[in-house]
Amino acid sequence: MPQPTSPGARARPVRRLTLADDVYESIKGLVMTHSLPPDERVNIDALARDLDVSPTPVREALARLESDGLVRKRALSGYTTTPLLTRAELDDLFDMRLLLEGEAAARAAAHASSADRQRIATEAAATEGVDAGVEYRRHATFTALDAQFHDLVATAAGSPLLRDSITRLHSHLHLHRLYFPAATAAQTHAEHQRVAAAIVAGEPAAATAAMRAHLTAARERHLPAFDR
Amino acid sequence: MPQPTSPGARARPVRRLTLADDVYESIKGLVMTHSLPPDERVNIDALARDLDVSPTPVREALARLESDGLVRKRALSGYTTTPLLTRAELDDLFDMRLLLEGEAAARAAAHASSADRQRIATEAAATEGVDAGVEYRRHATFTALDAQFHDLVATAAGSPLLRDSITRLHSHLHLHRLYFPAATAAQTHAEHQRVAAAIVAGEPAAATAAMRAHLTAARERHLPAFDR
DNA sequence: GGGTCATATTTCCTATAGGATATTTTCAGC
DNA sequence: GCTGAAAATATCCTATAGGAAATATGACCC
Repeated sequence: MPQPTSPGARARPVRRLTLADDVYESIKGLVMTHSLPPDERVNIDALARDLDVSPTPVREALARLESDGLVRKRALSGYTTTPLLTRAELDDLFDMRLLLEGEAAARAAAHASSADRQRIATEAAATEGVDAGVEYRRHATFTALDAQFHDLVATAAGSPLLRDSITRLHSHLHLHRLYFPAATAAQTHAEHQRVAAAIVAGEPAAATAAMRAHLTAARERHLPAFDR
Repeated sequence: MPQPTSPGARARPVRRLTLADDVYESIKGLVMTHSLPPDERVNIDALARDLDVSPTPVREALARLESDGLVRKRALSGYTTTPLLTRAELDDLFDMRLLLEGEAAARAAAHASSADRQRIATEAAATEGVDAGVEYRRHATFTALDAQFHDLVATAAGSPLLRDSITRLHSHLHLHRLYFPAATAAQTHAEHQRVAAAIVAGEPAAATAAMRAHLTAARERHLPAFDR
């Protein structure tokens, strides 16, 4: 017989968010960390059991993830995680980042608030001592800091649509990078510093150039992944 | 007792697509045509009854539409159609279009296939005689042709990510334009022709300039909507 | 007459059940 | 030993039911 509401009598505090939102974040995390490997079938029922919810919110979350491009849905065969990026797709991704984030850097330099400039400078400095620590943990920390720096710049540009587009792009990148953590934190840190300096100084052209140089170098750092 | 499969004994041919996909397209159409007015609550059950399906696929479709930005979800109060664009949001939208579609025009001019160039030229010519016909029908036709032209250019640019971003932007625009059909087809047609000519001629700089001029003029044509 | 509180209704949200289809496994035949 | 088909399994997809919260309505008090 179906128990009324509480499966397992779990404590249910006042939830401010929908269950589907939590599930969305959970699954997104699983995809990002490759706990759900790329190009693999996603069993809805199993996922629902693991997360201890019914299939309905899982299905709802997967629909959103499909719009984000993290999973695909085939006609009557269920959902599949997006396969790893090909060389062409990685190039396309970085072309887009050059266009969008270059523009974002210019706008941030042109008319960001002083508070935003402060935050960007602080964040760029934060990646300093990341080299210490355990390798696995180090990489996760570095990735998070990198993402946050780029998001700060995108936000400071003052265009909601531009920020959304950049954020969406970053999701795709994470699908690639985790398998090949080749980036050296020191070099990235130096490049971020140059971008931050140009933004703080209020020089749009220099900010764009620095950001583009950073992204071009980052793309180079990703390429060895295809040589194995 | 629940009838096995057919509610109402409706003929159900072999469906190649998911029911949720059909529902998604249906609801998207309702939002685009303002059959679901902007900034209004969306009743899931009522929508399910109207479309003659169960609430589950409706819920799934709404989740995808939320990612597209056509509806919003508030914590425990259900879905709401996105409100009409403000002046600032319209400016932001056109800034993004200038950036993305300007780039798309350049890339299309640089390395589109001859088949793509042919299609673009044909489509640009197609808007010629749209002025005839009933007003309501005329506007719908014009909007569709305009969207198709821009999509062709975006596709010819050869970047899947760029095309996706542009398509996403167009959805937002439709949220505004339908209420104020001010665009004159003749002028739009002339501007499209100039863009197409530059692409066919293979002149990236000219293509970008023509596209940006077109979009700048289009933005001007939308502005009177805010003066009433 | 306006504001506030309690009640009633509507609506959302989650869980479960069952039919239809794709996929896998098994077995027979070559 | 391999290819093909057929059966069995697993999974998806849709529909329905019921509890919980938010909103709307009405009465009461100031």
